[in-house]
Amino acid sequence: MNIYDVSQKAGVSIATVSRVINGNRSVADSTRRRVEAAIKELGYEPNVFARGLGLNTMQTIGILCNDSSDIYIANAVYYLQHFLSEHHYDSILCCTGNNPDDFRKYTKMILSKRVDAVIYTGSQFILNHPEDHDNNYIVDASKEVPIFLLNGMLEGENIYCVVNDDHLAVHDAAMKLIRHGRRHIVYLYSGTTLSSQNKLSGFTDALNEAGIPNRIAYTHLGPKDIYAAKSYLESLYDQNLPMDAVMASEDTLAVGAVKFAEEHGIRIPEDLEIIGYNNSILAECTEPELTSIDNHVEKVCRTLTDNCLKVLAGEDAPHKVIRTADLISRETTVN
Amino acid sequence: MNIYDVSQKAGVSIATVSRVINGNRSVADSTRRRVEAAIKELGYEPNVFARGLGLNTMQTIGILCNDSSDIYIANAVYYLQHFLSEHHYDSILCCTGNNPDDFRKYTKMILSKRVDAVIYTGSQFILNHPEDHDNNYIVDASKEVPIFLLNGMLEGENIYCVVNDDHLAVHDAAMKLIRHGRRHIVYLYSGTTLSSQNKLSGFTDALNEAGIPNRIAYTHLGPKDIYAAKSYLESLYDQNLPMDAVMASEDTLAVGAVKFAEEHGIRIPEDLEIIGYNNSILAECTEPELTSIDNHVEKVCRTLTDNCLKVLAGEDAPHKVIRTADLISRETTVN
DNA sequence: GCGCGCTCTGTAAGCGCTTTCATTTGTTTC
DNA sequence: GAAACAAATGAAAGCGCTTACAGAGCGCGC
Repeated sequence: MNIYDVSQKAGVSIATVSRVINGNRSVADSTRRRVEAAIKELGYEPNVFARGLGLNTMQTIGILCNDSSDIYIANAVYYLQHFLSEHHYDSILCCTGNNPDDFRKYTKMILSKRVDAVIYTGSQFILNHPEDHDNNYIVDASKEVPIFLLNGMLEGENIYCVVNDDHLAVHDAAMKLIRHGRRHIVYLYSGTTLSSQNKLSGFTDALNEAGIPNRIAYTHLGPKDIYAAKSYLESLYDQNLPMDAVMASEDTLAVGAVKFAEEHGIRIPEDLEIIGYNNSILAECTEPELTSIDNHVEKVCRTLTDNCLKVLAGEDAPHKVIRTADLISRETTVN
Repeated sequence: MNIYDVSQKAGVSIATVSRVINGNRSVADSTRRRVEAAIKELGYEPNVFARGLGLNTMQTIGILCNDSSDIYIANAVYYLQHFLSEHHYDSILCCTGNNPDDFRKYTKMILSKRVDAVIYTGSQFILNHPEDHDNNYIVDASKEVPIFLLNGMLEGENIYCVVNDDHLAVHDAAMKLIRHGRRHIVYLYSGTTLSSQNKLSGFTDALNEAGIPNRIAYTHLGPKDIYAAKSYLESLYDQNLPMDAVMASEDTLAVGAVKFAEEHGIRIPEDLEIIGYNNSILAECTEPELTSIDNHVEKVCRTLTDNCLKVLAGEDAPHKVIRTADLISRETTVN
């Protein structure tokens, strides 16, 4: 069944049917109603391919990430897809997996599907790409369709970013620990993203401002390395290095810190305060429950999709939105 | 740039270019090489719409779930997408969110995109659908494209299922608890899926076989209700009902059980054994760490996508694959 | 009454590809 | 060497839609 059948049923030409479908206003009301009735009666659905060929759009948006099974990203993907679908956009999901160097390849793949926009989330690729350190491929892609970055920053005419002020959030959290008298704070560091860089600098800046000697230690872990985080702390402990607080760039790593403390009879939060990041479900699973920084995935995604829909509708949207993250106090910090 | 440009460059007709692209064998080697060179030099990518119009396929598969942010589903979605992309199939993700009654609507939506197959995962919809209790819409959909169910069972010519033997896994785990002398086992029950039904019946069957009087209690919770699970156990506790083990249909609920025990000074596993389900990252976050049933998401997804690719290639595939799940012993059970 | 501009509708030309069918060329076979 | 066949290629007809363009019908002012 195709547009022709509908036109026959309604007694009009296919052009008129097409106009009705596309909301073209130059159709008489009576005709419109007749066509709509025919469409409904026949249960007609336009063929997306033919439609795409004509309009060169398929109401589809590409979502690119490296690991959609990461709790944070999974949430982001869920909200992005959900909000977009409210406006009848479908989402093509594309995960590069453990090989972030594939971002260029996947970008090309997803563009070849003629998506109307691409959303990069996780932004694992924004920094430290040996082969592509200036993210050329994103800039290239932005020549074809608008690009949206979740927690990434890139300047460009057709690039729109929504970021959390990770620097500020970590800075303030560190300050809080410092006000509590903590002087030997370990920062557990994961990722190679802009976001993780910002978190780290928020941390070091706070320590510098407070004039705390550079006794901090930080390490470089994977985002899911609970046990590596724990071992790392143990190695510090074995060296008898003082330690009275731990900040982590991911809740997973903070979980490792909790495990470390429990195993060594270190009291939380009296002897060791711990702060995680993401305020994920993990923060509620430990005992004591984790204090964690919440970057409001849902709202961030809403902002991003709002921008995206605006741009696709031909309206303006801000190229850069910065949102604040909040510290959610639970049991691993004092107060 | 289009197929015509390539044909000009290679000095052949567009038909020949098309044949090269589609791997049609009746092209002379020398011609093929010439065309391939032209394609490469021009960086040509076929237009998917035009291609779709001709072939009526877009190498795209729809993945339908209710909540892709659920840890288990997020993992499944990740693997499904990843495995499919290895074979150049893209994935359109579609989440119904909290309204499982929308499954019909979303199914229609996704079919209108002319996907080559639909994968239902999570299968929250397989049972207890007031309006659609016999899953007609899936059967209907299977008339258009092959349907694949992850942890769902439905008979149909064009329907292919991969399920875990949840019944067996829970049954055996319950037996283990019974062998440990547990007689007052609480089952924390979530979901309305086939899967959750099977888990429950595995549990009750085990108790019946062991001749344990029907002193069990189970409740109906949401899959993320850590605190509801905890409160529920507390209510039993307050009633002085005996309880020496807890089994949960989700790790989240088992986490609630751990919290309950810790808060009331109940020793794990001596006084209370706890078994979760999914063997998710949550199982490693608690202290003590959770014993949990692992249903091998990755392998299950591999099996499903293998079947899917076979069917799409016109080959046969089993309509029903049953896989076994394994108990991963950690610290919340004896041994 | 005529021309003008407006609204509504139809005709037909694409969009970029696949594929049938016909044609050409080369290879056997007797 | 002619007939029969196979292999390689091109011309052209779609696929189902959008849309530029043209035309029909109508009301209006002069």
